Amino acid sequence: MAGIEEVARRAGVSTATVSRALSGRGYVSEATREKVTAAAAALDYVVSSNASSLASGRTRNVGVVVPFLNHWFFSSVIEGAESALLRQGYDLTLYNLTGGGEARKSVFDHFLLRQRVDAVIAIGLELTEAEVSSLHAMGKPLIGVGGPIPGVLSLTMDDVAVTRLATEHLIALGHTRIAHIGGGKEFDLDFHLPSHRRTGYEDALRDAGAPVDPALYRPADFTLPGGYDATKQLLGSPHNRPTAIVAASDEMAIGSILAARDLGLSVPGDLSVVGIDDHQLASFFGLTTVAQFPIRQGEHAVEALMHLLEPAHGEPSSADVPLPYELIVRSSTSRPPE
Amino acid sequence: MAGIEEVARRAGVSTATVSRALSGRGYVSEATREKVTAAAAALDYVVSSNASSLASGRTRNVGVVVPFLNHWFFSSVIEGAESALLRQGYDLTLYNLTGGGEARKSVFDHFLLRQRVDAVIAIGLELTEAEVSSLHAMGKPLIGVGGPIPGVLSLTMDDVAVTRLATEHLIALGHTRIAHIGGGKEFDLDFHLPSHRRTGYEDALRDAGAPVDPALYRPADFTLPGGYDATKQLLGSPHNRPTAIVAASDEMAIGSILAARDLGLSVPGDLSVVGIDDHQLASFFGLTTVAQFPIRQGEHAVEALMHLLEPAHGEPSSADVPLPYELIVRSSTSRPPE
DNA sequence: CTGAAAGCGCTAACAT
DNA sequence: ATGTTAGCGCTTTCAG
Repeated sequence: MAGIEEVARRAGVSTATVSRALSGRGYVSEATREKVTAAAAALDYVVSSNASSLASGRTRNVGVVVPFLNHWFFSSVIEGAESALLRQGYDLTLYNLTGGGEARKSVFDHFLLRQRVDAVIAIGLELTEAEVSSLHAMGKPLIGVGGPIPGVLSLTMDDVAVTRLATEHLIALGHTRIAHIGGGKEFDLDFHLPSHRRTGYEDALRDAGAPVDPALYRPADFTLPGGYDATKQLLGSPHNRPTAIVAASDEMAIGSILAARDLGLSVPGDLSVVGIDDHQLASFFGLTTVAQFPIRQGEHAVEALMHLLEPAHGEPSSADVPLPYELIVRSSTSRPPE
Repeated sequence: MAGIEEVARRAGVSTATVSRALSGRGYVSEATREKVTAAAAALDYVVSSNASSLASGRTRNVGVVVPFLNHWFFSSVIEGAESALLRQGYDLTLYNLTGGGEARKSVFDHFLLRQRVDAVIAIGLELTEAEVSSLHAMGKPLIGVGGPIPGVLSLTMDDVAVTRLATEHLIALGHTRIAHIGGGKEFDLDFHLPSHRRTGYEDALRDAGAPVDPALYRPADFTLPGGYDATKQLLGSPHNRPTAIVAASDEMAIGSILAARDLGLSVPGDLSVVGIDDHQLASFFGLTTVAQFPIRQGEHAVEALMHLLEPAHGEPSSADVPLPYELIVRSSTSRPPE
């Protein structure tokens, strides 16, 4: 464990110069920089991040807070964020709030505030005003992914537009009885994602002059089994059944496909299904979907943070960034049956 | 941002006493402890983890290294580890090695060694000797989950026994033509998990006096589509087809079920399927499986670490800990067709 | 462009 | 049981 002093001695300079040479802050001549780098390498020197943080006030560490880990979307965003942070020389410390209220309070009080992190990325989480303002009071940048947080720079998909696009795809194919499987009320707490998606669906229908039939809406829990059950309900009545389903997530959409099969209906012959996400399994099931790109969302979040954290990265944009999405047509959608 | 000094002043004691009272190390009278706690609370004081780490040499932070994030097993272990660490007042910093060689080197050289972590948990990863010894040289405890690392305390399932159990379940039901979908060679690098599982399958067969037919083995990639394809191959030949399949993971087993359906075979009427994992989707598909408990594995790992890190937790056990597993019988297995 | 020196905020001997 | 004091290893003014 060589220290900065040894490096300084070996390079024949002061510790201050070593610090400047290695961190890139302040003027150092090219020649000394090389000497220092060589000495550091020879000694396997790595700065002690604690000493560095204590002296500089920067930790080069960002906290990432998620409500679940065990879910495609969250782990993908984390993956993107982690690799982007690594490239910038930052660490990622993970806080999972699955535990509930107690864990949540403890995370905010004792961990995030402990000067452990330079900034926080909140994924798919609605923070309370108190949480937001305590972070801001400490000067910690906060950035949201997957939903707008009031007063906070957020990366968010236009959820209304996304389901609208999915629904319009179906309408363009000739469907008029289009059902929607959305999220239940319990998922509406964070960002009203289910409401937004439902709104997009209804907007598309209205614009096309098609009726919005409340019987064609079913809430579910974003899981495959949830989509399966909802679909069975939707298709159960022999009369007037929908010819297409827009599901608010791919997992639910896959549940729809399986339910249709179990009822002896063919997809897309008897029923068209479109999802939202472009989940890993979507292509296996031939699912038409509107892709969101969670890995890139994580990377975006980090880029935005770097603008806030490192002046060299240029001016931060203060406006919320709309995230890209894209309709991917596979084999689960076609014209409605005659 | 109140500092320790203000707390000391307010409580009418020295900073050393505040430190002792708050950290629990060293003697403090009950009365002063209360005074200090009250003062700290009143000032919203939280220790600066950097200063604390610098002075004490302990970071209360553990590094968790994984090869993937986007996978049920890994995110579950992390979830278990995270909540256990939180309870102990530790942070978890996450290192994802998906990026490949470059990222891996950078993680070990610049992050883990930067005195950022007190210990490392490696999940499903085979570390090189150099990696292991550099950690040990720094006095960082290392503990493996999901596979044995030579010279390192590891939590590992008995993979041979697990597939043996799955296979014996099928044999007990009367099956004799039992196929196995294992992992391909490319997955054998880390811990030879595929080989072990295959061995358990073959052992069970031999013990029962059933023939081991190489034609009944198929490698796949642990994914649902991989299991699907492998199963189609296995069931393709009209003669002498297996009546049961042991898949080395639930995702592959679910692929098997879907493949069987697509071929017009009923599960379990024509084909019994058993998986390994007890994945979230297993119960939806009625999949009989051998459960492993990744969340608990993460918790176990943390407990083991605490024994190494905090003397108060008692003696560390130096032997590798065998992880529990359990056969869960659902509706994908039954007696073979007549 | 480089060096000297004063901390960053806390912990751990060592005294008492 | 509590206070005193000397660092932990680096960064950053401030001089030069």
